[in-house]
Amino acid sequence: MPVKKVDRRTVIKESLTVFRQKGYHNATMSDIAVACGLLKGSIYHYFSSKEELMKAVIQYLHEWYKREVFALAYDTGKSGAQKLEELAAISEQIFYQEPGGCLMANIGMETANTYPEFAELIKGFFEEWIAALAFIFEEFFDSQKARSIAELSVGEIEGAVMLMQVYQDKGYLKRAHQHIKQRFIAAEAAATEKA
Amino acid sequence: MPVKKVDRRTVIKESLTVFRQKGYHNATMSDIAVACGLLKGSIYHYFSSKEELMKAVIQYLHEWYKREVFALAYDTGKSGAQKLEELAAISEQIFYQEPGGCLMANIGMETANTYPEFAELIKGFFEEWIAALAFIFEEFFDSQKARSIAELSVGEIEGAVMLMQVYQDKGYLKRAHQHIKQRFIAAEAAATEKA
Amino acid sequence: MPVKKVDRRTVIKESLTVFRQKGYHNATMSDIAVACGLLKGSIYHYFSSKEELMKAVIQYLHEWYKREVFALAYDTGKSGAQKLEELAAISEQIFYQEPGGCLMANIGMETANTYPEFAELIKGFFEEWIAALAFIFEEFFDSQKARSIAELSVGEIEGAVMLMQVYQDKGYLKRAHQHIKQRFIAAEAAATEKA
Amino acid sequence: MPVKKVDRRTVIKESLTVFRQKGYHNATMSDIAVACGLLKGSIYHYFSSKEELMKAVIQYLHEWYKREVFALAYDTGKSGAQKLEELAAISEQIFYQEPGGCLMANIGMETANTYPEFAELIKGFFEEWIAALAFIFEEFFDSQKARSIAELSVGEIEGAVMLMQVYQDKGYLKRAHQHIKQRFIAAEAAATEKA
DNA sequence: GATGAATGAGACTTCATTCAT
DNA sequence: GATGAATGAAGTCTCATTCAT
Repeated sequence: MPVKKVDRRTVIKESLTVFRQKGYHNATMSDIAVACGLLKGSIYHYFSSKEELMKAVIQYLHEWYKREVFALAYDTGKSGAQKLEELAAISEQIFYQEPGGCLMANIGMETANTYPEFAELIKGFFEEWIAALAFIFEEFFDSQKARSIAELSVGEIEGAVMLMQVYQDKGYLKRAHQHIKQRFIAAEAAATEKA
Repeated sequence: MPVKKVDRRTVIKESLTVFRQKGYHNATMSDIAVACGLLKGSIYHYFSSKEELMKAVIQYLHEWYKREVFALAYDTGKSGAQKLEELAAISEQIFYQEPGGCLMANIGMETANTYPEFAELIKGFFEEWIAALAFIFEEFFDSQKARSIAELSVGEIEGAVMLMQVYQDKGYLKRAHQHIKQRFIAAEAAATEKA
Repeated sequence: MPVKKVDRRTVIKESLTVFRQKGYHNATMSDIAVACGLLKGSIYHYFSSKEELMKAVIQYLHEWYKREVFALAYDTGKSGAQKLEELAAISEQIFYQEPGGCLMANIGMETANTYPEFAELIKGFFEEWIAALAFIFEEFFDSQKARSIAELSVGEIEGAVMLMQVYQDKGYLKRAHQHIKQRFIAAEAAATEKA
Repeated sequence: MPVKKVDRRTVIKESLTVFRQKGYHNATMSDIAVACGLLKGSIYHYFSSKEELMKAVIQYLHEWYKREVFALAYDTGKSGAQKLEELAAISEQIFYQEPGGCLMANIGMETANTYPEFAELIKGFFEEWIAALAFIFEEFFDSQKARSIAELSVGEIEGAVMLMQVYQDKGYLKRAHQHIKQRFIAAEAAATEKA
């Protein structure tokens, strides 16, 4: 028998999948326990409540994105276009491989009006995402404009992910990414020309 | 006992508010009954289940948008810019006045993976929205490009509405609308110049 | 449109069918209303409660059997064997044509321990049935023995009807009837021989 | 709070009593929970639904009869008359001690037309009962005739139990048993005489 | 006489959570 | 650390019954 390594981290990772696919209220502690290979009651050794677990999942995912995704935006060795390319690639990889769309947006929309604590954490995630994109755009735009474009871009991606889920068609995300890149390239071209 | 007449339409409209704010799973039949001034069981006089009620709400909202919003796009007496202006105005009015964001996106993201019947209806809604915007963009773009821009625009609006909820900041939606209008005006200018 | 004649008697007759097939607790006033072509509330014009309706149905069926079935046993123009033959024929006709077995036994067994008022009425029915058969057997048996055989015979028929329902096989009832007739014929033969 | 351990078997046994006395539809999960000393929801720890519980009860009772009652029929150390005697004794003991009549017949008649899954299980019970009696009768009758007498006998017993309930008079069952024994003894005498 | 909207009690069931083992 | 039995509140839904129209 393979020794089941069930630790806090495992519970979080399995819960992440369950919450992303089923949403917060529709996911039961039982669903999560099954996903972890545990019994219902055992989850409470790691997390004092479903709410705490959800928060831990959001935080874990935020950290993960920070480290694995957003960090790319600050990589000094790459051009802005390259960075956007890589961000798009990793983003598509994530959303294509893991069914259920974007946990942050899903949970955010489901609970925005009723669980302010979740919204706060989710806001932190989007804040860093926007900041990362804004950093790239600042190469050719002033700080305010860069921020504005970053917000729009995040909106475009999330909107596309939503349509992707509703339509069961991956094209939306790809096209949103292309659009974002083109906008950057156009700005780059305009800046080069001017110089 | 005073016999209040609460008709089917009223139940749908009150449910719409409850579902938009609380989501599908977090909204209880009791919540809805209270909103309607009825008892829990009385809702079942008109709808055989919570699921049926949700579907009726989606359909009602779809019809409403068709009639009150999407129709504007086909109004022959107005310019494309004017139409976009009006669509933006009415859209903002809706999303600012009624708390909870966009029911279609909220419910869509909450249930996309678990309630295919909802997703199908919601898809129908987005389909008509996209078609309406595409119709406007066809003035200056070929059919395929117009469709693509329309999809992107809907994504931008929905992404903005999501950020609006998470950030509790109405600016996102306004800026998304402005962006969409500017894209149209730029295309218009380019077309005029060429001529 | 055929004018629907919905009177008390119709309600009783339709209810009879519903109760026989679904039992007392599993039959809803709605089921009955549908069977009558009425709406739920309208039944209450004729009967003050489900319980009253059930009692009326039992009484109606009792009267019907008395008039159409049990009376045969007292027909002076026929031999005992003939009477048993005819009773068997009509009994089979009823149980074969109308699905759901014997309402009296069904309701009796379902409610014997919880609705003494039903049991009392149902007892009245069986009392007359037993008396009718006993009357026939008294031709060749003393009163006590005749009663005893009659009780056994009714038990045989009802037991057979139960097995008929569980097995979905009509043979049980037929064989029970044959057995009852043979018993009579054997007694007849013994009596003739003795003389 | 004292944690009482109420195991699956106990739930089944308590439910059996409740179902026999109140019937399937009239017995509530609350009734059963009270009988078990549990709360309503706790029953679902062992059984996923009322229907599943009912089925488990039927199966449990079937097994019990098989082991404790029907097995007697195949006991090689006893004469047929002895076996019938013992079967009658144990049968009377059961039906006299435990109020509510025969669960198999009660539930069978209540649900035959609406719950085919129950009917199937109940049929299995009667099948083994009939087979057991037929085995005894095969001592003096050919296989087909023995089966036929066994069916009749089971019908007689069940019919008697029904009358016993309706009349609240235990005599019916006793007389049915006597009748069955006498039939066997008469056959035995006939066979002996012939030899 | 009939309707149908509403009631309110109560049915079955789910589920986050607790806790002795 | 893990289990699984139990809890209790709450959820969806049903249904006999009432009553204004």
